[in-house]
Amino acid sequence: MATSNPLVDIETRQRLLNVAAELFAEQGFNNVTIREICQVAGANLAAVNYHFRDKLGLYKEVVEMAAKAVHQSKVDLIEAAEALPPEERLRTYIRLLLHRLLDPEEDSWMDKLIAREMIDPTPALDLIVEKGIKPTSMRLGGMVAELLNTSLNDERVWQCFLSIQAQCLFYKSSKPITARMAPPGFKYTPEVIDSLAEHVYQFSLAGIRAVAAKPAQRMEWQP
Amino acid sequence: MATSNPLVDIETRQRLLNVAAELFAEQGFNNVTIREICQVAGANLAAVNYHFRDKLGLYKEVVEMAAKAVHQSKVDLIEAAEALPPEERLRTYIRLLLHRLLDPEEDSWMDKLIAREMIDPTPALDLIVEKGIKPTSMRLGGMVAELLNTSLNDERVWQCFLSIQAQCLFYKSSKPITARMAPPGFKYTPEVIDSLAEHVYQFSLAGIRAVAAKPAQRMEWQP
DNA sequence: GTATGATTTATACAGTTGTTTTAATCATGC
DNA sequence: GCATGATTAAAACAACTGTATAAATCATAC
Repeated sequence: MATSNPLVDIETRQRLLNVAAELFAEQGFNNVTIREICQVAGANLAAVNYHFRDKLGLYKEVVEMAAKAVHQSKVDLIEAAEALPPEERLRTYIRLLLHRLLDPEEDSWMDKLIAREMIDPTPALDLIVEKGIKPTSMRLGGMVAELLNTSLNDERVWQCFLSIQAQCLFYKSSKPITARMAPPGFKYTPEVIDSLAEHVYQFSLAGIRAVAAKPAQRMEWQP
Repeated sequence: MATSNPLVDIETRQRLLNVAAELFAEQGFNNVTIREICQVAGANLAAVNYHFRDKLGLYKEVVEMAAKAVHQSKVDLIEAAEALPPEERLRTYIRLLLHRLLDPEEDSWMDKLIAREMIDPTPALDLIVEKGIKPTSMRLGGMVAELLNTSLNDERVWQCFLSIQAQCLFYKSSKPITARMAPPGFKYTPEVIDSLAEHVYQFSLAGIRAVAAKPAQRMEWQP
């Protein structure tokens, strides 16, 4: 029988987590029913109650998965660019990030889930910030600080980093708008994404250099 | 009686629209109940059915309001910057837009509603794009085209425009994250917003000038 | 094989929601 | 005043949802 095949029969608990992650990301917490999750996961309606106590318990575990996945994807990006000289490091970071965000092949359920948490924050957002974002923020800031030739407690570092991050993430979140304004057959092919990345890189590098020419802005606060 | 005072007793229909706009923006279509809307608006539960046929009918009219409001706010921005020289025009545009987005005094219900439509697009998004965004896109593109010293069918215009727009809108959408990473007492005071705007302006102007030094990229498509 | 605990199943329940219906109330013109 | 149409009010309905319960089934150790 099928249940004897460990490749097909992942534990119910894990199947529920995977399905829930996908559905919560795609439709949002309130627009997903326990019945839908269980049906897609091939589990009984009571499975959520049994394995996670209630719907919110399931959601919390999904968010923990998301926080870990976000952290890991950031570490991957950092390490892929680490060995390069500063300018190339920035260029590579932007290119890889944009591919992860825009490539239709990638399923970025965690990005969608975070986008939802940003519109309707729940206590789960704290977890995402603490475990998914903060741990890598110093290394990401360092990438910009080196180009600015300054230290991490210079406010300009974070302003420039946000300007870069903003451009990349905006292309993803504005997809529904751009799809309605672009020519009919438009798609985010790897080539299109590359050329977009090149623009963001050139634009941002010039921005950084302009900011580098201005005096430092010491922050009186340590994160 | 109160119903005789035209200042207090706006027509039920209009009161419903105003309350619904606020609630839909704040909580999303599915998380607002007709009962809640009617209660806040001081109307009977059946009022939505009577005036708008059903919940979706009410939402559609709210979206029409939003599209008009978005268009108007863009026209206001454009006209406020129009008379200035190109660089100052960009600087003013960025500063005013950021104030509208970040100032806690401003209630930007239409921005929130659009942000929700971007995550969960409904047919209503078409209306927002057609009536709220497209009509002013040429004038906004022109602002950048002049700085690039090129024409509107140069791809670089829209790449640069998006880079600017991305920075401004990102500061708003990422509020829940930055609030959790900023120092405890942090607030978007007018002074903070001004300094942010100055950064975005300097960063973007340098970006535009760097892009202007590269060859034009003709688009084969007319919007 | 059989006892025991883990897991799954089927079903029921109570609360909420959008919608509809029917009656009551109001405003207006005569 | 009164008839008429517009608006508001109160109540009910059916569908859906999260949760809980108790029985059935399974896996495992002995």
